Amino acid sequence: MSSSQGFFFKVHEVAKLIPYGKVTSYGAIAKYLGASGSARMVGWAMNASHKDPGVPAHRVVNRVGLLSGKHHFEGTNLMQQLLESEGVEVVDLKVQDFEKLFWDPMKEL
DNA sequence: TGAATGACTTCGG
DNA sequence: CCCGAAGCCATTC
Repeated sequence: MSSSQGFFFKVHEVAKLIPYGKVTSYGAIAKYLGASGSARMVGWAMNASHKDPGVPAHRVVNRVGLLSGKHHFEGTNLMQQLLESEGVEVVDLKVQDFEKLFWDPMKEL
């Protein structure tokens, strides 16, 4: 319980810092946290974010802008709708102009 | 303790 | 960026 929150907490904090209408990748967050090799753990942390309101998990996608985690959201297209509601163009589960919308915590923070 | 899992990434073709 | 295979690492059973 408590011991595991460390990694999750940091991931949640970074996710909360993602600007509106922007997206980032698991690897970018992992690298920012100093766990570049634990990109998968970021995804795992996002899984825990489900109980942590305020964590925009829909803004976190894989390295190519693919909504790899959309299956973990309720419904069938909630994640895409959330992104589109923020002005992010999403086609076929992929973020369009990903390079433009990409928000790198290493670079911005 | 060891084996399996996963919301990823990188490399080669 | 598409496809397949290997690597990584914290968490779970």
